[in-house]
Amino acid sequence: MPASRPRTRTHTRARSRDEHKELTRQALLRAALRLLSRNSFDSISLREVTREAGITPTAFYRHFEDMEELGLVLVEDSFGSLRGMLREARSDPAMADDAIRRSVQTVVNHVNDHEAHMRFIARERHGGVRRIRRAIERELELFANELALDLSAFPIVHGWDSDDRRMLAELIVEVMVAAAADLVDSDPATHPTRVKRAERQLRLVTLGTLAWRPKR
Amino acid sequence: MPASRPRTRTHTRARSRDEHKELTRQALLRAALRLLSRNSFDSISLREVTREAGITPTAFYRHFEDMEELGLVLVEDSFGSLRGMLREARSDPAMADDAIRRSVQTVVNHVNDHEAHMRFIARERHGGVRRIRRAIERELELFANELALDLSAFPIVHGWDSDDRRMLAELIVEVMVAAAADLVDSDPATHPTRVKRAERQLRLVTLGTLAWRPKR
DNA sequence: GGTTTCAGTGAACATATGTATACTCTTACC
DNA sequence: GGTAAGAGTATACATATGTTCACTGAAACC
Repeated sequence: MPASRPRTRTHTRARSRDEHKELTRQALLRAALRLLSRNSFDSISLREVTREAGITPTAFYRHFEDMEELGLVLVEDSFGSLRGMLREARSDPAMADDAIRRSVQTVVNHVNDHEAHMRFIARERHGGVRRIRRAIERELELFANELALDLSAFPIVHGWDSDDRRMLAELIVEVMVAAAADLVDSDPATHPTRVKRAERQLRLVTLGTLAWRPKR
Repeated sequence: MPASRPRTRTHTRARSRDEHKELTRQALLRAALRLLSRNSFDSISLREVTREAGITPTAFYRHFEDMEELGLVLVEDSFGSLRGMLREARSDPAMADDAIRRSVQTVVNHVNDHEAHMRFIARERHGGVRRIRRAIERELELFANELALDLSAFPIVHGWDSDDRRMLAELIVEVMVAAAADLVDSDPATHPTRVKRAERQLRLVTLGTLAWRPKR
């Protein structure tokens, strides 16, 4: 028999009870993502999600107040994994040279590993639910901010004011997102071509950067 | 009394009967566009559309077999007006210089005059209805093709192979679409800033074009 | 002028939705 | 070991949906 067990409420955090709750919560999120591969967010119903997750409609409310709340969590999750991946990629010392190919490859890998998440973002970025749109746009802004900061390290943009750097960062993010959206909605056989195109487009942008005059 | 009336069936094309039909058809399309400002296409119902248009649900079938068919017509209409506007802009001899600012302005004007159409395109480009996505993507490809052809006239891309020109054209279209999507979903007071950003991004692309080596 | 055509109506259907309420039964706590 | 908590259930509701069918009445045709 176990001699000691956590006694105070604060220490008894994750026990079997909470574990199971978290499990079906994740089941709901995954079920929603699965449905979102075929339909847009505001066309899938609470009941569909619970059906797909294998629970009763009313049990949904034990986890989320709303479908919208579920959607906002999906946004967080989608960007969470992506953010980690990019941060890791940036800290790679080999990143300095061949930054374009490596960055694109990072996004491609993420599309492969988290296809549903990326499709969700592409689909709902301009989708029919205001708060979800806003949440996604906010996350993309944060990305652009981080990227703009990182760009300072590159000699190419030396002397640029922060406004120009942001403009550049937003362009790059836009091209990346477009590439991802392109990939999740196309025949995998055509992916190599599409990836190369994105790389060339970013190379073109880089060349433009070299010629940019920071003055006004 | 009217002495003569068109007699043959072929000449009796547009009479009061067909006119009225066309009228309520347009009413249906406009109603759908209105609803699409707030929701995504696959979340609005046939009944909603007819309610908004002021007719009976069953009358819908006199005009479209399906909501999907209605959606495909919306895609055509949305691009129809845009295509005309751009063709006009390109034929303008003043276009040669200051092409960037004029192109962007053309898109901005179109966003102002056909906001609902542009929002529809932005929303459904990656939306939940396959055939509509495909239709929009096809239209955008046609745009890129036309643009790639037009670009040949600019000395900047002299000596480029058609593949590189297409890559460039697709980048430009992407930036334009992103700008439009940005405008239709933001506070009008912020529009000037956003327009300027798009212009600067296109200028950056142009600079990149100057430095691009057509070899390989 | 009489007949045909057909855009729009009205009622009915089977089925789906979000949510409220009262419940069960396992786990966590003292 | 007895009790409280709470994740998931079962039932029920008012309301919405797409589509059917038989209809009406005005315009179009001969």
